[in-house]
Amino acid sequence: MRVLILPTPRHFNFWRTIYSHGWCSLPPFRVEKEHIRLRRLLTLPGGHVVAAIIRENEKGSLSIILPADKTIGKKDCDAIRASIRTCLRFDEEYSEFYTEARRHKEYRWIPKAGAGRLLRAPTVFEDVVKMICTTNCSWALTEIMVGNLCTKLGVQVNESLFTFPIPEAIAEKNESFLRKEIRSGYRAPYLLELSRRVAKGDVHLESWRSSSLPTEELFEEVRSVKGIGPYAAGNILKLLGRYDYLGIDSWCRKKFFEIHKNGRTSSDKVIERFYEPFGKWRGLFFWLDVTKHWYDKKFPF
DNA sequence: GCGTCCAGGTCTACC
DNA sequence: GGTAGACCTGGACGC
Repeated sequence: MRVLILPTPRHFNFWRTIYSHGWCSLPPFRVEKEHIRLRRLLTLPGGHVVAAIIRENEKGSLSIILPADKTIGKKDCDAIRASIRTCLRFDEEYSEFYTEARRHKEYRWIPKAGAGRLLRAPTVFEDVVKMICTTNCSWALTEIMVGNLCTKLGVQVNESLFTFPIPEAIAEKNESFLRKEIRSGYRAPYLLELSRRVAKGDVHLESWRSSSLPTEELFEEVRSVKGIGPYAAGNILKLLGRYDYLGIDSWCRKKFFEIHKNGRTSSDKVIERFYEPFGKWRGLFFWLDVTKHWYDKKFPF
């Protein structure tokens, strides 16, 4: 066993970040509730796969626990640290967001709780594929699709651990396989087209995280991927660190009207007007608003 | 066990 | 620009 220590930024809350949305329950993430830790499979630049366990220490740091493996060198350790920092959003600046939250009595809980960081995958490709798998279906079906992608197209590490597939692994399959084996239904051609474009180098999803494009233009670029509409694009932008879009889905819509309108439903324009004053942070205020109740429990799901 | 209906976002064709 | 219908699956429900 080998342990890397990773210092955490100010206002960082480990469990709120892990449970910021549903990604922690989709492989290759896995919450190990009995040990109060997160497991994540990481594919290193040389192709080597490592099962990392991330645990919170008592004060201001995390432990990344790796298997005893002499082939994991210093460069690999740096890559592992970088991956975890990326997933947990260590390099993003939230002080402006917290200042905005403190201005509103009903949102002062946010900086106190250290909420706001949304868990993401090491790669944009994984985030985008997973987001397509959340569209127009139940969460149970999303879990089935992502589970199948990993077990049938990922790299097997042990009996129950599989990596998320690389674009090439999906690209070399056909639509019928994705429909029948992955159970992705009509999303199959979307996943196939995206994977083939990424594998061929026609589209560079990873550059979205450092894009200098104005958010509206980046939104349109994300929307240009087949299968990604306003909901999916809005939520992908949140994982890219841009919170200007709400990314409303049926669950959030229902929750908003329960919280703010006594359950009386209305149009999405009402929701958009409600969060307009929060400017470029409105998507994050919206998400934290509708999920605030999750944190009444240590393990919300 | 089987058939029917519904919910869930996005795309395409049409107005 | 707005709208209707198709896409596909799992789950709920009735028989």
